[in-house]
Amino acid sequence: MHDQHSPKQNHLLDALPVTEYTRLLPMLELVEMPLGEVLYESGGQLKHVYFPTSAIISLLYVMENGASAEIAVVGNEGILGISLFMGGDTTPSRAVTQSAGFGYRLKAPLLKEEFSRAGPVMRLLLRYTQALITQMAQTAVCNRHHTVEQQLCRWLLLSLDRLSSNKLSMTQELIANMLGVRREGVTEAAGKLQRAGLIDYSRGHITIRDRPSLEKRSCECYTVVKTEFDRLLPSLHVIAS
Amino acid sequence: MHDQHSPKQNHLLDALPVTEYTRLLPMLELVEMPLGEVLYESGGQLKHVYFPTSAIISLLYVMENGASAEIAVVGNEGILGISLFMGGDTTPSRAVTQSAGFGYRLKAPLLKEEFSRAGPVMRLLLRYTQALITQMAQTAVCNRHHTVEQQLCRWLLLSLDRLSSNKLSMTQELIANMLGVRREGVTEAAGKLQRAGLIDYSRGHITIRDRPSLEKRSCECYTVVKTEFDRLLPSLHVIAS
DNA sequence: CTCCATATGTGCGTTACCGCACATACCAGA
DNA sequence: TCTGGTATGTGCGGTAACGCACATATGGAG
Repeated sequence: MHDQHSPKQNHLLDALPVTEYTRLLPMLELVEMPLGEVLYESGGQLKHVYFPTSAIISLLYVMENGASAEIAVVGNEGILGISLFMGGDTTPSRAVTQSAGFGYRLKAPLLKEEFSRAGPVMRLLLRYTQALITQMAQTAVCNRHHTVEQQLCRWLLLSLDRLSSNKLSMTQELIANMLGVRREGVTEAAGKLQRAGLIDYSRGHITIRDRPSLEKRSCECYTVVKTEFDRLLPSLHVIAS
Repeated sequence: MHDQHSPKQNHLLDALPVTEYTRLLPMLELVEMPLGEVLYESGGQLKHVYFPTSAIISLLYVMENGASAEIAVVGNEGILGISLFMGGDTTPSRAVTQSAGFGYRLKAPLLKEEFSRAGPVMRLLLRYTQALITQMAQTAVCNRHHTVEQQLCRWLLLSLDRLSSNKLSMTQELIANMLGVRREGVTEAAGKLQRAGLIDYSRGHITIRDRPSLEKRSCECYTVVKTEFDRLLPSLHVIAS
């Protein structure tokens, strides 16, 4: 299973018309993305864009005092490095691998060239960017109004959607960094979910036991984001094998 | 002063090359934007895009329970309605006039056509969108980590940058809605700023007395956003008359 | 098997903000 | 001038999350 890699495991690449896909294919480079790897540093130049297939990447904003918050996640539904084609060559956010896996990368000049054709690739990337914007905006609202437990549920669901299994490897410490809350807060929330039988938590390994209940405990933010992704990028589901 | 309207009061329009500017000019329609006007409703179709000249528009996300939060502001530095050219024809956010004034609007099909030329207009709009994304992301972080007082300072500064005066008309109630906090919280924070001599507040009319101190009390978010706008859209300042 | 770094659980005082209630201040129109 | 609606100030109990300290559990390396 894991030894059969294909760019089509990334939904954006999979949604490309044959012409564009075959043009890009020889330039795509399979890369492993280990847990914790920093793909982009805040303010750094973007040398590649990434199309994750099995990895999940967090976009984090880190503040002067070291506190951080996740503003979006990118998995097999998307692309990492939108600021490249949006016009800035750098990004003010940090990109960290949140869940180890694989992805394909493309050299920055090649993507820019493809984008400048102003064809299907450009339109698809812009639609994805629009969906990503929605995710960021909803994160802002969520940070303002929702409890840690609700946000934990949202976060677990967003991660699950980008994985093929119902297990994820992630310590509470790391989740706390993503959500921008205390580790103890995550412990408490995760404990409640565990006692309620929704998840199993054991030293960095989470198994989801009852996804429907998780959705019930989550704030609306999860559904809003998911619905908007589905609306903007329906081909990802229609075409997906 | 107020009777002399020109599209060039909007920095994006002003930054356009002559060719593009003269092509768009006859299609631009001057519109008044009164306080509280809802330009876009969440989920609604976008009939026009707007280039504010003297008005300021808030992008709000409103939740099921009625609670809301501002995710970005758009003034004379930008354009309202980016989801039109990003690919979705609707927007999940609500756009409300936060500070009355004027702006120019352009019919949706005309903007789409201009965008599809894939020329300077498109590149400028995408760079602006990138800056807007930064603002949203920073708002998310700010909501997570900063106090009401810090956020009030940030909000005042962002508004000031989009006005030509040091006064703004805005009740504490409305500011509270924007920031997604209690009205009393704004009262308390504004009271502190007033006692410190940074602002004058009187029944919906704010006068900034000491802007440098306001910047000191603000969180870093203001500077981050401003710096990124300047980086991405330097022409707005170089060319601006 | 033992040890130890790492992960998780728990308690406690503090803080920021909430929701609510109500007092006060101000402007506009009758 | 009075009056009513709107804007602002203030107090109070409740709560969610914080920072910190420390106890406990666990899995892998030796």
